[in-house]
Amino acid sequence: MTGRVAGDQVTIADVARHAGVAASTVSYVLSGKRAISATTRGRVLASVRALGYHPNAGARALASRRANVIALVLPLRTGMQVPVVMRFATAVVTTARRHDHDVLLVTADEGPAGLHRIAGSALVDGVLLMDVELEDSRVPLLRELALPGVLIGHPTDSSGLACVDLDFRRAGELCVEHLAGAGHRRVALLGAPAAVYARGTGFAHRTRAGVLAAADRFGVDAVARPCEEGPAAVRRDLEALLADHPDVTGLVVQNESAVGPVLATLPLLGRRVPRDVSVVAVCPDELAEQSGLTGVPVPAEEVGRQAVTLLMRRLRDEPVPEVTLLEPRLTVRETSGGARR
Amino acid sequence: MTGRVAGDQVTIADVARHAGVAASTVSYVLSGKRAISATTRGRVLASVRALGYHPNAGARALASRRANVIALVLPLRTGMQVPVVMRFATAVVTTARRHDHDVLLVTADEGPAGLHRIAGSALVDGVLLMDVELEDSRVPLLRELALPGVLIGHPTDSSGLACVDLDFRRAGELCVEHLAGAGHRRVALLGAPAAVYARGTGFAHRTRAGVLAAADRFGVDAVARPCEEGPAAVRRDLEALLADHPDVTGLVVQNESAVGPVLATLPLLGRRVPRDVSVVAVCPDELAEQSGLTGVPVPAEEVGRQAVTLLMRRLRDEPVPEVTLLEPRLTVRETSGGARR
DNA sequence: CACGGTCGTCGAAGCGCTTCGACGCACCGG
DNA sequence: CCGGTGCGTCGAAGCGCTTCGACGACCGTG
Repeated sequence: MTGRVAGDQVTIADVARHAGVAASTVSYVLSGKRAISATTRGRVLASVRALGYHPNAGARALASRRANVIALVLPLRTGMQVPVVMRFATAVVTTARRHDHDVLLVTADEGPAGLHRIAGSALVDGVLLMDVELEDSRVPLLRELALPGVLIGHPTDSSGLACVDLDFRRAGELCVEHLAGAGHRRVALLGAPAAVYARGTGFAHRTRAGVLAAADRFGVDAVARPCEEGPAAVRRDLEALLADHPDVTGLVVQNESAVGPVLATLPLLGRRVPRDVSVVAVCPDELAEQSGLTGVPVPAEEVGRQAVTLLMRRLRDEPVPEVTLLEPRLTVRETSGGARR
Repeated sequence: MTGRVAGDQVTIADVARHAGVAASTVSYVLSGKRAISATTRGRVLASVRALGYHPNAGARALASRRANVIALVLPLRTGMQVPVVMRFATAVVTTARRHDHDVLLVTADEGPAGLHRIAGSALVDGVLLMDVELEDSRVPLLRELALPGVLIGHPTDSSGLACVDLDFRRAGELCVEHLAGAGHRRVALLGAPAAVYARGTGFAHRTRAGVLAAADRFGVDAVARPCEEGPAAVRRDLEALLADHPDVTGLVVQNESAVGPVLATLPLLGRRVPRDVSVVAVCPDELAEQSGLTGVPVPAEEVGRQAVTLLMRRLRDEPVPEVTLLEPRLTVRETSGGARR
């Protein structure tokens, strides 16, 4: 019987009556918190299905002090890598559902007050914080509120928290290692928009650090530049870069929206890819594949899954590692090759 | 006092004690459902602030039979216009918050069962359905569940529902009117991916219909083609189109991810924009601005705001119009001009 | 055979809030 | 001066669920 009409809510008492047991027994069948005989369990479950029973979320939350809802705090600021965020969000929802939790969407523009509200009203059991900055004001708040939380990205001080992130530093290193290994002696990072660095966003800073460190290690010249969004801006920034450093033969791009324009612009500037310039990107796998890009994919799904899993552990008061860094892997495709002599 | 620690929840009883009134009085102050003297109200509000009181969401939902949460059902299928969805989502969250509601993120892959669950458990008071297809299986379900809902996009049969959408048909017409007015006699629509048409997604079908109807009306030749995602695919589809119809001088693009590649590819095919070919797009404003595109912006924020507002009305049992179509407007920028003679 | 120990079930007590009816009080008109 | 009428406040009764302690029934053991 699929067609239950809302309004005439089926309650646990209805199920109990239908199955000829006490309401508490129904509860125990559903939660598994006490042993119930197979026959009783069978009868109860049959009644549940027959009546189309769904526990009332509010009542359950009130009585059990668990809402079975987690909050996903999305930034939605300028310079965001929208498709990455989206894939991440779906992974979070899917994984949370698998743990019998729902996801409340919170935008960062409510700011710290939003966290207070959510914590105070017991709307959610825990929080997933995205786009964490190196010095993020929400982080101490999270600690203070004693609200179980998992961060995507990691702040400078991650003590007492749980963070998940791609190891962007290593990703930056990988890109340069690849280029250096192919004989490139002068490389450049075309990074995130300047505003993103200014905010102190971890992934941007860490990638840059990785690029520069690896360049240093390999004795390669490296220059790092921010890059704004939009085809025209990308083109301008790229032209400026190549004007200032005409002998760059390896380009690391970490700006999803710049990838297309960069590949489109290089030929116009007289540089063929990969003959004259090799391009390596840190961007969603999808995009890289479409454009035949060599690069390090950002595993949005994997991060989302891990984040939820960690949060669920915290909700069960299990110990979780403070920092979980995913190992980046570089995929070689068509946009990179040996350096021109 | 901002720093309240979760765990020692402040209850309405605490506030009542602190203010020297009954709990019910506090409730009435907060809800405004009964007259309360100014002095009492003042004292209560002061106590609320002093204690950092936030009503327990579960208890409130249980007692009032309103969760103050709405569900946003996102599709997240292939061929989605991700940034549009995102901007839409933020507008929804922001507007909902303004009406004192939170937003639960539900992905369509839970399917109709998800709606059943959500309705049955009284988790949410209403539903926003995105990416509605012409014959959408969720629509009859919504009617049957008597779950207040607002659709983004509109199905063939919208009776008894509330829909909000940009008038895509009109948008398609506007594009062709603009081109025809500039003297173009042969135009083409480079549309959404084939899968989107196959699903019967309203906006794609309606735009195409508008383009073809206006072309007919103006005595202009028109051809409509789907267009897959990814730079390589776009390039292929565009080349094929121009090979089959070399005399097309006006191009309508309705595929966010195709805009960049189209503009990049046309010069390579020996067509300058707008000298040889005019390009008009139906896409997010942001993108159009960045690329100097003439086109009809998709007002994601406006749709989101309207949708929430309508849903709030429905929750208050106020009558709402069955279909709300937003009037599209065409913005002329640099990619369109007079037809070459 | 009496005893303690499980196992399976039940009843009742809340969880924190809203809401309904009742009540006390001041103020009005007759 | 008294009864009616609002107004402002209070107390109590749930909302539907979980959970705790209790209680038979049944088992094995000394």
